[in-house]
Amino acid sequence: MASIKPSVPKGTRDFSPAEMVKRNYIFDTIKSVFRKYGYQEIQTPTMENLDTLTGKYGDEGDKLIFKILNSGDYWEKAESHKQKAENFEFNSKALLPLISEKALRYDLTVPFARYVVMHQNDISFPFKRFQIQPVWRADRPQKGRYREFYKCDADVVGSDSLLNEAEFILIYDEALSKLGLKDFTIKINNRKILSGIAEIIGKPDLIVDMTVAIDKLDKIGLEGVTKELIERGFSNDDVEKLKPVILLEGSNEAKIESLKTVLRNSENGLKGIAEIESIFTYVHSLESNSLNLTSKLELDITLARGLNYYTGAIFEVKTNEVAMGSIGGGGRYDDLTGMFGLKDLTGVGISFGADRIYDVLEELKLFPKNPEETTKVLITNFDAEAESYALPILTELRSAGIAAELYPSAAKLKKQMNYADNKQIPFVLLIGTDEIQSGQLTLKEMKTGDQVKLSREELIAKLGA
RNA sequence: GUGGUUGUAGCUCAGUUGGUUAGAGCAUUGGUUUGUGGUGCCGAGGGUCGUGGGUUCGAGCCCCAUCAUCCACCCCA
Repeated sequence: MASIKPSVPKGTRDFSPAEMVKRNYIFDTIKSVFRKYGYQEIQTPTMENLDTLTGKYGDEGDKLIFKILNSGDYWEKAESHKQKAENFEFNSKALLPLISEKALRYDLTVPFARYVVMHQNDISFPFKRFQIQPVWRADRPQKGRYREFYKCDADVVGSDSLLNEAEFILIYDEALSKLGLKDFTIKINNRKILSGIAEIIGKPDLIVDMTVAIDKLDKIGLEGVTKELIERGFSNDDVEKLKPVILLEGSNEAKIESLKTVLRNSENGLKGIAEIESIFTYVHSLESNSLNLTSKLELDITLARGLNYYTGAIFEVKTNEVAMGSIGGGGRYDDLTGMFGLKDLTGVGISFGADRIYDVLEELKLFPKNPEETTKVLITNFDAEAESYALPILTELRSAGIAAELYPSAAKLKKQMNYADNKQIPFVLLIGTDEIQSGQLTLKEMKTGDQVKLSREELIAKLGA
Protein backbone atom coordinates (compact mmCIF):
# COMPACT_ATOMS: atom_id res chain seq x y z
CA MET A 1 0.00 0.00 0.00
CA ALA A 2 1.36 3.34 -1.03
CA SER A 3 1.91 5.70 1.86
CA ILE A 4 -0.06 8.91 1.78
CA LYS A 5 1.17 12.27 2.87
CA PRO A 6 -0.21 12.83 6.36
CA SER A 7 -2.36 15.91 6.81
CA VAL A 8 -5.38 17.18 8.70
CA PRO A 9 -8.47 18.62 7.02
CA LYS A 10 -8.50 22.28 6.07
CA GLY A 11 -9.04 24.57 9.02
CA THR A 12 -8.41 21.93 11.71
CA ARG A 13 -5.36 21.40 13.89
CA ASP A 14 -3.63 19.04 16.27
CA PHE A 15 -2.90 20.16 19.82
CA SER A 16 0.45 19.17 21.30
CA PRO A 17 0.96 18.47 25.02
CA ALA A 18 2.37 21.96 25.48
CA GLU A 19 -0.59 23.51 23.68
CA MET A 20 -3.08 21.48 25.70
CA VAL A 21 -1.61 22.80 28.92
CA LYS A 22 -2.24 26.32 27.73
CA ARG A 23 -5.67 25.56 26.32
CA ASN A 24 -6.76 23.92 29.55
CA TYR A 25 -5.50 26.94 31.43
CA ILE A 26 -7.92 29.09 29.43
CA PHE A 27 -10.82 26.66 29.76
CA ASP A 28 -10.27 26.14 33.49
CA THR A 29 -10.09 29.87 34.13
CA ILE A 30 -13.33 30.55 32.28
CA LYS A 31 -15.06 27.56 33.87
CA SER A 32 -14.15 28.66 37.38
CA VAL A 33 -15.73 32.05 36.75
CA PHE A 34 -18.86 30.51 35.23
CA ARG A 35 -19.24 28.28 38.27
CA LYS A 36 -18.75 31.18 40.61
CA TYR A 37 -21.79 32.87 39.11
CA GLY A 38 -23.91 29.76 39.44
CA TYR A 39 -23.64 28.21 35.99
CA GLN A 40 -23.57 24.40 35.58
CA GLU A 41 -21.94 22.46 32.80
CA ILE A 42 -23.74 20.37 30.19
CA GLN A 43 -22.66 18.76 26.94
CA THR A 44 -24.62 17.97 23.81
CA PRO A 45 -23.82 15.60 20.91
CA THR A 46 -21.35 16.49 18.20
CA MET A 47 -24.07 15.97 15.63
CA GLU A 48 -27.61 17.22 15.60
CA ASN A 49 -30.47 16.42 13.29
CA LEU A 50 -30.10 18.58 10.24
CA ASP A 51 -33.55 20.14 10.63
CA THR A 52 -32.65 21.21 14.18
CA LEU A 53 -29.96 23.44 12.75
CA THR A 54 -31.19 24.66 9.37
CA GLY A 55 -32.95 27.99 9.24
CA LYS A 56 -31.50 29.22 12.53
CA TYR A 57 -28.49 31.06 11.22
CA GLY A 58 -29.80 32.74 8.08
CA ASP A 59 -29.06 31.72 4.52
CA GLU A 60 -25.36 32.44 4.87
CA GLY A 61 -25.17 30.33 8.00
CA ASP A 62 -27.04 27.41 6.49
CA LYS A 63 -24.41 27.18 3.76
CA LEU A 64 -21.70 26.86 6.39
CA ILE A 65 -23.24 23.89 8.19
CA PHE A 66 -21.24 20.68 7.76
CA LYS A 67 -23.72 18.04 6.64
CA ILE A 68 -23.17 14.37 7.34
CA LEU A 69 -23.79 11.92 4.54
CA ASN A 70 -26.26 9.22 5.48
CA SER A 71 -24.77 5.85 6.15
CA GLY A 72 -25.94 2.85 4.16
CA ASP A 73 -26.81 3.01 0.50
CA TYR A 74 -28.00 6.62 0.41
CA TRP A 75 -27.95 6.67 -3.36
CA GLU A 76 -30.27 3.70 -3.70
CA LYS A 77 -32.76 5.40 -1.36
CA ALA A 78 -32.59 8.66 -3.30
CA GLU A 79 -33.21 6.80 -6.56
CA SER A 80 -36.23 4.98 -5.19
CA HIS A 81 -37.61 8.25 -3.81
CA LYS A 82 -37.27 9.76 -7.24
CA GLN A 83 -39.22 6.92 -8.81
CA LYS A 84 -42.06 7.21 -6.30
CA ALA A 85 -42.41 10.96 -6.28
CA GLU A 86 -44.03 12.71 -9.22
CA ASN A 87 -42.27 15.56 -10.91
CA PHE A 88 -39.20 15.01 -8.78
CA GLU A 89 -36.14 16.64 -10.23
CA PHE A 90 -32.65 15.93 -9.08
CA ASN A 91 -31.00 19.12 -7.95
CA SER A 92 -28.86 19.81 -4.97
CA LYS A 93 -31.67 21.36 -2.94
CA ALA A 94 -34.04 18.44 -3.47
CA LEU A 95 -31.32 15.89 -3.04
CA LEU A 96 -29.96 17.12 0.27
CA PRO A 97 -32.73 15.88 2.58
CA LEU A 98 -32.57 12.50 0.90
CA ILE A 99 -28.89 11.92 1.44
CA SER A 100 -28.23 13.81 4.69
CA GLU A 101 -30.26 14.01 7.85
CA LYS A 102 -27.56 14.89 10.37
CA ALA A 103 -25.05 17.71 10.69
CA LEU A 104 -22.18 18.85 12.92
CA ARG A 105 -23.19 21.45 15.46
CA TYR A 106 -22.67 24.99 14.23
CA ASP A 107 -22.85 26.70 17.61
CA LEU A 108 -23.84 25.83 21.17
CA THR A 109 -26.87 28.07 21.52
CA VAL A 110 -29.27 26.24 19.23
CA PRO A 111 -28.37 22.81 20.65
CA PHE A 112 -28.91 24.34 24.09
CA ALA A 113 -32.37 25.58 23.08
CA ARG A 114 -33.14 22.07 21.84
CA TYR A 115 -31.86 20.67 25.13
CA VAL A 116 -34.04 22.98 27.20
CA VAL A 117 -37.17 22.06 25.27
CA MET A 118 -36.45 18.36 25.46
CA HIS A 119 -35.69 18.43 29.18
CA GLN A 120 -38.12 21.14 30.26
CA ASN A 121 -39.77 18.86 32.81
CA ASP A 122 -36.47 18.15 34.56
CA ILE A 123 -35.21 21.70 34.58
CA SER A 124 -36.02 24.26 37.23
CA PHE A 125 -36.00 27.77 35.85
CA PRO A 126 -34.15 30.02 35.66
CA PHE A 127 -31.70 27.52 34.21
CA LYS A 128 -28.08 28.64 34.10
CA ARG A 129 -25.77 26.42 32.13
CA PHE A 130 -22.35 26.65 30.56
CA GLN A 131 -20.95 24.52 27.79
CA ILE A 132 -17.44 24.20 26.34
CA GLN A 133 -17.29 22.12 23.19
CA PRO A 134 -16.04 22.38 19.63
CA VAL A 135 -18.25 23.61 16.82
CA TRP A 136 -17.76 23.31 13.06
CA ARG A 137 -18.24 25.76 10.23
CA ALA A 138 -17.51 25.13 6.55
CA ASP A 139 -15.96 28.55 6.18
CA ARG A 140 -12.74 29.42 4.41
CA PRO A 141 -10.09 29.52 7.10
CA GLN A 142 -7.99 32.61 7.66
CA LYS A 143 -6.32 34.41 10.53
CA GLY A 144 -8.19 33.65 13.75
CA ARG A 145 -10.77 31.61 11.90
CA TYR A 146 -10.89 27.84 11.86
CA ARG A 147 -13.32 25.20 10.63
CA GLU A 148 -13.21 23.45 13.97
CA PHE A 149 -13.02 25.68 17.01
CA TYR A 150 -14.10 25.76 20.62
CA LYS A 151 -16.83 27.88 22.05
CA CYS A 152 -17.29 28.59 25.74
CA ASP A 153 -20.90 29.57 26.25
CA ALA A 154 -22.91 30.53 29.29
CA ASP A 155 -26.64 31.10 28.99
CA VAL A 156 -29.56 31.54 31.32
CA VAL A 157 -33.10 30.83 30.22
CA GLY A 158 -36.33 31.56 32.01
CA SER A 159 -35.39 34.91 33.54
CA ASP A 160 -36.04 38.31 32.01
CA SER A 161 -34.16 40.14 34.76
CA LEU A 162 -31.50 42.47 33.47
CA LEU A 163 -29.38 41.38 36.40
CA ASN A 164 -28.34 38.50 34.13
CA GLU A 165 -27.01 40.90 31.52
CA ALA A 166 -25.13 42.82 34.18
CA GLU A 167 -23.58 39.65 35.58
CA PHE A 168 -22.42 38.60 32.13
CA ILE A 169 -20.53 41.85 31.89
CA LEU A 170 -18.86 41.04 35.20
CA ILE A 171 -18.11 37.50 34.01
CA TYR A 172 -16.41 38.83 30.89
CA ASP A 173 -14.43 41.28 32.92
CA GLU A 174 -13.41 38.80 35.57
CA ALA A 175 -12.47 35.93 33.25
CA LEU A 176 -10.48 38.03 30.81
CA SER A 177 -8.73 39.92 33.61
CA LYS A 178 -7.83 36.62 35.25
CA LEU A 179 -6.29 35.52 31.97
CA GLY A 180 -4.08 38.57 32.08
CA LEU A 181 -5.73 40.85 29.54
CA LYS A 182 -5.27 44.47 30.51
CA ASP A 183 -7.02 46.49 27.87
CA PHE A 184 -10.23 45.24 26.35
CA THR A 185 -13.63 46.74 25.62
CA ILE A 186 -17.00 45.22 26.36
CA LYS A 187 -19.40 46.75 23.90
CA ILE A 188 -23.09 46.70 24.55
CA ASN A 189 -26.08 47.63 22.44
CA ASN A 190 -29.74 46.76 22.33
CA ARG A 191 -31.72 45.39 19.45
CA LYS A 192 -34.69 47.53 20.45
CA ILE A 193 -32.62 50.67 19.97
CA LEU A 194 -31.74 49.49 16.50
CA SER A 195 -35.40 48.77 15.76
CA GLY A 196 -36.31 52.20 17.06
CA ILE A 197 -33.81 53.84 14.76
CA ALA A 198 -35.17 51.94 11.79
CA GLU A 199 -38.67 53.04 12.79
CA ILE A 200 -37.71 56.69 13.04
CA ILE A 201 -36.28 56.58 9.55
CA GLY A 202 -39.43 54.92 8.37
CA LYS A 203 -37.73 51.73 7.15
CA PRO A 204 -38.49 49.17 9.84
CA ASP A 205 -38.35 46.36 7.29
CA LEU A 206 -34.77 47.19 6.43
CA ILE A 207 -33.47 46.82 9.97
CA VAL A 208 -31.25 43.87 9.07
CA ASP A 209 -29.71 45.70 6.12
CA MET A 210 -29.24 48.75 8.28
CA THR A 211 -27.49 46.88 11.07
CA VAL A 212 -25.24 44.90 8.73
CA ALA A 213 -24.10 48.14 7.13
CA ILE A 214 -23.53 50.25 10.23
CA ASP A 215 -21.85 47.35 12.01
CA LYS A 216 -18.95 47.88 9.60
CA LEU A 217 -18.31 51.49 10.62
CA ASP A 218 -15.05 50.54 12.35
CA LYS A 219 -13.77 48.83 9.28
CA ILE A 220 -14.93 50.77 6.23
CA GLY A 221 -15.63 54.20 7.72
CA LEU A 222 -18.57 56.52 7.20
CA GLU A 223 -18.13 56.65 3.44
CA GLY A 224 -18.20 52.90 3.09
CA VAL A 225 -21.22 52.62 5.34
CA THR A 226 -23.05 55.30 3.35
CA LYS A 227 -22.32 53.49 0.13
CA GLU A 228 -23.52 50.20 1.51
CA LEU A 229 -26.69 51.73 2.94
CA ILE A 230 -27.56 53.16 -0.48
CA GLU A 231 -26.90 49.80 -2.10
CA ARG A 232 -29.16 48.15 0.44
CA GLY A 233 -32.10 50.36 -0.40
CA PHE A 234 -31.81 53.47 1.73
CA SER A 235 -32.27 56.95 0.28
CA ASN A 236 -29.83 59.81 0.72
CA ASP A 237 -32.38 61.34 3.02
CA ASP A 238 -32.42 58.25 5.23
CA VAL A 239 -28.64 58.24 5.39
CA GLU A 240 -28.63 61.89 6.49
CA LYS A 241 -31.00 61.00 9.31
CA LEU A 242 -28.84 58.07 10.31
CA LYS A 243 -25.52 59.87 10.34
CA PRO A 244 -25.84 61.71 13.65
CA VAL A 245 -26.98 58.50 15.29
CA ILE A 246 -24.22 56.25 14.11
CA LEU A 247 -21.61 58.91 14.77
CA LEU A 248 -22.62 59.35 18.41
CA GLU A 249 -19.63 60.25 20.54
CA GLY A 250 -18.90 60.84 24.18
CA SER A 251 -19.63 59.07 27.41
CA ASN A 252 -22.27 56.39 27.70
CA GLU A 253 -24.45 58.85 29.62
CA ALA A 254 -24.15 61.47 26.87
CA LYS A 255 -25.01 58.90 24.23
CA ILE A 256 -28.05 57.80 26.19
CA GLU A 257 -29.27 61.37 26.50
CA SER A 258 -28.91 61.97 22.76
CA LEU A 259 -30.70 58.74 21.94
CA LYS A 260 -33.58 59.63 24.21
CA THR A 261 -34.15 62.70 22.07
CA VAL A 262 -33.74 60.92 18.75
CA LEU A 263 -35.99 58.04 19.73
CA ARG A 264 -38.61 60.04 21.65
CA ASN A 265 -41.33 58.86 19.25
CA SER A 266 -40.34 55.21 19.30
CA GLU A 267 -41.75 53.22 22.17
CA ASN A 268 -39.52 50.31 21.24
CA GLY A 269 -36.41 52.46 21.08
CA LEU A 270 -37.07 54.05 24.46
CA LYS A 271 -37.54 50.63 25.98
CA GLY A 272 -34.13 49.63 24.66
CA ILE A 273 -32.57 52.67 26.25
CA ALA A 274 -34.26 51.97 29.55
CA GLU A 275 -32.86 48.44 29.48
CA ILE A 276 -29.35 49.71 28.87
CA GLU A 277 -29.66 52.17 31.75
CA SER A 278 -30.93 49.45 34.02
CA ILE A 279 -28.01 47.19 33.13
CA PHE A 280 -25.53 49.98 33.83
CA THR A 281 -27.17 50.58 37.20
CA TYR A 282 -26.84 46.91 38.12
CA VAL A 283 -23.22 46.84 37.02
CA HIS A 284 -22.34 49.85 39.11
CA SER A 285 -24.03 48.43 42.20
CA LEU A 286 -22.25 45.15 41.78
CA GLU A 287 -18.84 46.50 41.04
CA SER A 288 -18.75 48.86 43.99
CA ASN A 289 -18.75 45.89 46.34
CA SER A 290 -15.69 43.83 45.56
CA LEU A 291 -14.71 44.21 41.92
CA ASN A 292 -13.84 47.14 39.86
CA LEU A 293 -14.32 46.95 36.17
CA THR A 294 -10.85 46.98 34.66
CA SER A 295 -12.38 46.84 31.23
CA LYS A 296 -14.21 49.59 29.51
CA LEU A 297 -17.94 49.15 29.15
CA GLU A 298 -19.06 51.03 26.10
CA LEU A 299 -22.45 51.66 24.58
CA ASP A 300 -21.94 51.26 20.85
CA ILE A 301 -25.05 51.55 18.77
CA THR A 302 -23.27 50.36 15.61
CA LEU A 303 -22.86 46.98 17.26
CA ALA A 304 -25.25 44.55 15.65
CA ARG A 305 -23.64 41.15 15.11
CA GLY A 306 -24.96 38.74 12.58
CA LEU A 307 -27.32 36.68 14.58
CA ASN A 308 -30.88 37.64 13.87
CA TYR A 309 -32.32 36.00 16.92
CA TYR A 310 -31.17 38.69 19.34
CA THR A 311 -34.07 40.73 20.66
CA GLY A 312 -32.60 42.73 23.55
CA ALA A 313 -29.06 43.31 24.76
CA ILE A 314 -26.19 42.60 22.39
CA PHE A 315 -22.61 42.11 23.62
CA GLU A 316 -19.24 41.99 21.97
CA VAL A 317 -15.76 41.96 23.46
CA LYS A 318 -12.64 43.17 21.72
CA THR A 319 -9.08 43.34 22.89
CA ASN A 320 -7.27 46.58 22.23
CA GLU A 321 -3.81 45.06 22.68
CA VAL A 322 -3.58 43.10 19.42
CA ALA A 323 -5.36 43.13 16.09
CA MET A 324 -7.89 40.36 16.36
CA GLY A 325 -11.58 40.10 15.63
CA SER A 326 -13.98 39.88 18.53
CA ILE A 327 -13.03 37.44 21.28
CA GLY A 328 -16.55 37.08 22.60
CA GLY A 329 -20.13 37.99 22.02
CA GLY A 330 -23.68 37.33 23.01
CA GLY A 331 -27.08 38.75 23.67
CA ARG A 332 -30.67 38.21 24.65
CA TYR A 333 -33.06 36.16 22.55
CA ASP A 334 -36.71 36.13 23.53
CA ASP A 335 -37.96 33.20 21.54
CA LEU A 336 -35.21 30.79 20.68
CA THR A 337 -37.11 27.80 22.04
CA GLY A 338 -40.26 28.83 20.21
CA MET A 339 -39.05 27.13 17.08
CA PHE A 340 -38.99 23.90 19.05
CA GLY A 341 -42.50 24.41 20.38
CA LEU A 342 -41.81 25.98 23.78
CA LYS A 343 -43.19 29.52 23.76
CA ASP A 344 -42.48 32.52 25.96
CA LEU A 345 -39.13 31.43 27.27
CA THR A 346 -36.54 34.15 27.24
CA GLY A 347 -32.82 33.60 27.31
CA VAL A 348 -29.59 35.54 27.39
CA GLY A 349 -26.08 34.29 26.90
CA ILE A 350 -22.47 35.03 26.11
CA SER A 351 -19.65 33.22 24.41
CA PHE A 352 -15.88 33.28 24.66
CA GLY A 353 -13.84 32.57 21.53
CA ALA A 354 -11.25 30.34 23.18
CA ASP A 355 -9.12 29.84 20.09
CA ARG A 356 -8.80 33.54 19.52
CA ILE A 357 -8.09 34.17 23.19
CA TYR A 358 -5.31 31.58 22.86
CA ASP A 359 -3.79 33.48 19.96
CA VAL A 360 -4.05 36.74 21.88
CA LEU A 361 -2.42 35.33 25.04
CA GLU A 362 0.31 33.77 22.92
CA GLU A 363 1.03 37.03 21.17
CA LEU A 364 1.10 38.95 24.44
CA LYS A 365 3.10 36.19 26.19
CA LEU A 366 0.55 35.99 28.97
CA PHE A 367 0.63 32.24 29.61
CA PRO A 368 1.97 31.28 33.03
CA LYS A 369 5.56 30.04 33.09
CA ASN A 370 5.69 26.69 34.85
CA PRO A 371 2.46 24.83 34.68
CA GLU A 372 3.41 21.58 36.42
CA GLU A 373 1.72 19.02 34.27
CA THR A 374 4.64 16.76 33.45
CA THR A 375 6.35 13.88 35.17
CA LYS A 376 8.17 14.98 38.30
CA VAL A 377 10.83 12.31 38.41
CA LEU A 378 12.30 9.88 35.91
CA ILE A 379 13.97 6.73 37.22
CA THR A 380 16.86 5.58 35.06
CA ASN A 381 17.07 2.04 33.80
CA PHE A 382 20.58 0.54 33.89
CA ASP A 383 19.89 -3.16 33.59
CA ALA A 384 17.42 -5.87 34.55
CA GLU A 385 18.60 -5.96 38.15
CA ALA A 386 18.29 -2.21 38.62
CA GLU A 387 14.90 -2.29 36.94
CA SER A 388 13.43 -4.82 39.34
CA TYR A 389 14.95 -2.89 42.25
CA ALA A 390 13.31 0.29 40.92
CA LEU A 391 9.80 -1.03 40.39
CA PRO A 392 8.69 -0.92 44.08
CA ILE A 393 10.18 2.56 44.37
CA LEU A 394 8.16 3.63 41.35
CA THR A 395 4.99 2.38 43.01
CA GLU A 396 5.93 4.06 46.26
CA LEU A 397 6.43 7.40 44.53
CA ARG A 398 3.10 7.15 42.76
CA SER A 399 1.32 6.16 45.97
CA ALA A 400 2.66 9.35 47.48
CA GLY A 401 1.02 11.27 44.62
CA ILE A 402 4.26 11.98 42.81
CA ALA A 403 4.10 11.71 39.00
CA ALA A 404 6.91 9.26 38.25
CA GLU A 405 8.07 7.08 35.40
CA LEU A 406 10.74 4.47 34.87
CA TYR A 407 12.61 4.58 31.59
CA PRO A 408 11.20 1.50 29.86
CA SER A 409 14.46 0.01 28.60
CA ALA A 410 18.12 -0.07 29.55
CA ALA A 411 19.13 2.47 26.94
CA LYS A 412 22.27 4.51 27.14
CA LEU A 413 22.20 6.92 30.03
CA LYS A 414 22.76 9.79 27.67
CA LYS A 415 19.57 8.92 25.89
CA GLN A 416 17.63 8.64 29.13
CA MET A 417 18.90 12.01 30.34
CA ASN A 418 17.98 13.48 27.02
CA TYR A 419 14.47 12.12 27.34
CA ALA A 420 14.10 13.75 30.75
CA ASP A 421 15.49 16.99 29.42
CA ASN A 422 13.19 17.15 26.40
CA LYS A 423 10.17 16.35 28.51
CA GLN A 424 11.27 18.95 31.06
CA ILE A 425 11.19 16.46 33.90
CA PRO A 426 12.74 18.28 36.87
CA PHE A 427 14.34 15.28 38.66
CA VAL A 428 16.15 12.12 37.58
CA LEU A 429 16.68 9.27 40.03
CA LEU A 430 19.76 7.19 39.25
CA ILE A 431 19.74 3.61 40.45
CA GLY A 432 22.81 1.49 39.64
CA THR A 433 24.88 -1.10 41.47
CA ASP A 434 26.30 1.45 43.94
CA GLU A 435 22.83 2.64 44.94
CA ILE A 436 21.46 -0.87 45.25
CA GLN A 437 24.33 -1.88 47.58
CA SER A 438 24.22 1.22 49.77
CA GLY A 439 20.50 1.85 49.66
CA GLN A 440 21.33 5.50 49.10
CA LEU A 441 19.70 6.65 45.86
CA THR A 442 21.14 9.39 43.66
CA LEU A 443 18.71 12.20 42.89
CA LYS A 444 19.75 14.69 40.27
CA GLU A 445 18.05 18.03 39.88
CA MET A 446 18.07 18.70 36.17
CA LYS A 447 17.92 22.47 36.28
CA THR A 448 20.99 22.92 38.48
CA GLY A 449 22.80 19.64 37.83
CA ASP A 450 23.13 19.07 41.60
CA GLN A 451 23.11 15.48 42.85
CA VAL A 452 22.29 14.25 46.33
CA LYS A 453 22.24 10.82 47.99
CA LEU A 454 18.97 9.99 49.67
CA SER A 455 17.25 7.08 51.35
CA ARG A 456 13.86 6.03 50.04
CA GLU A 457 12.08 7.86 52.86
CA GLU A 458 14.05 11.03 52.27
CA LEU A 459 13.31 10.80 48.57
CA ILE A 460 9.55 10.63 49.10
CA ALA A 461 9.72 13.47 51.58
CA LYS A 462 11.73 15.67 49.26
CA LEU A 463 9.68 15.11 46.11
CA GLY A 464 6.38 15.08 47.93
CA ALA A 465 6.93 18.50 49.35
C1' G B 1 -18.83 31.87 -3.04
C1' U B 2 -14.88 36.12 -4.94
C1' G B 3 -9.70 37.91 -5.34
C1' G B 4 -4.55 37.33 -4.38
C1' U B 5 -0.04 34.59 -2.11
C1' U B 6 2.97 30.46 -1.62
C1' G B 7 4.12 24.98 -2.49
C1' U B 8 12.09 22.18 -2.44
C1' A B 9 14.34 16.90 3.64
C1' G B 10 10.14 15.73 9.74
C1' C B 11 10.37 21.57 10.58
C1' U B 12 12.20 26.69 8.78
C1' C B 13 14.15 27.97 4.32
C1' A B 14 18.40 28.83 0.23
C1' G B 15 18.89 27.37 -4.84
C1' U B 16 22.17 33.38 -9.41
C1' U B 17 19.65 34.82 -16.86
C1' G B 18 16.78 27.03 -17.45
C1' G B 19 22.97 23.56 -17.67
C1' U B 20 26.68 17.91 -14.48
C1' U B 21 25.52 13.45 -8.60
C1' A B 22 19.57 19.61 -5.31
C1' G B 23 22.03 22.54 -0.28
C1' A B 24 21.97 24.85 4.98
C1' G B 25 20.18 25.27 10.02
C1' C B 26 17.14 22.75 13.45
C1' A B 27 15.23 17.84 14.51
C1' U B 28 16.45 12.38 14.32
C1' U B 29 20.42 8.86 14.79
C1' G B 30 25.74 6.73 15.65
C1' G B 31 30.58 7.69 17.78
C1' U B 32 33.51 10.81 21.01
C1' U B 33 37.69 5.73 27.81
C1' U B 34 31.63 1.55 28.17
C1' G B 35 27.05 5.69 35.22
C1' U B 36 24.92 11.65 33.38
C1' G B 37 21.12 15.95 29.69
C1' G B 38 20.55 21.13 28.53
C1' U B 39 26.47 23.29 25.93
C1' G B 40 32.03 20.69 22.31
C1' C B 41 33.94 17.64 18.14
C1' C B 42 33.39 13.86 14.00
C1' G B 43 29.94 10.98 11.16
C1' A B 44 25.05 8.94 9.17
C1' G B 45 20.16 8.48 7.39
C1' G B 46 16.35 11.26 5.07
C1' G B 47 13.96 14.77 -1.02
C1' U B 48 10.37 10.95 -7.89
C1' C B 49 11.68 19.72 -5.86
C1' G B 50 2.72 19.42 -4.35
C1' U B 51 0.49 16.53 -8.68
C1' G B 52 -0.38 15.97 -14.09
C1' G B 53 0.64 17.77 -18.80
C1' G B 54 3.55 21.10 -22.17
C1' U B 55 7.99 24.03 -24.24
C1' U B 56 13.38 22.62 -24.67
C1' C B 57 19.17 18.98 -26.44
C1' G B 58 18.26 19.85 -21.16
C1' A B 59 13.14 22.15 -16.22
C1' G B 60 13.39 22.96 -8.94
C1' C B 61 13.57 27.40 -12.24
C1' C B 62 9.43 28.94 -18.23
C1' C B 63 3.83 27.91 -19.83
C1' C B 64 -1.11 25.49 -18.78
C1' A B 65 -4.16 22.72 -15.61
C1' U B 66 -5.16 20.69 -10.90
C1' C B 67 -4.70 20.13 -5.64
C1' A B 68 -3.04 22.17 -1.13
C1' U B 69 -1.65 26.57 1.78
C1' C B 70 -1.85 31.33 3.80
C1' C B 71 -4.02 36.27 3.41
C1' A B 72 -8.12 39.60 2.23
C1' C B 73 -13.49 40.08 0.95
C1' C B 74 -18.54 38.02 2.03
C1' C B 75 -19.79 36.32 6.72
C1' C B 76 -18.33 35.34 11.43
C1' A B 77 -15.62 33.24 17.16
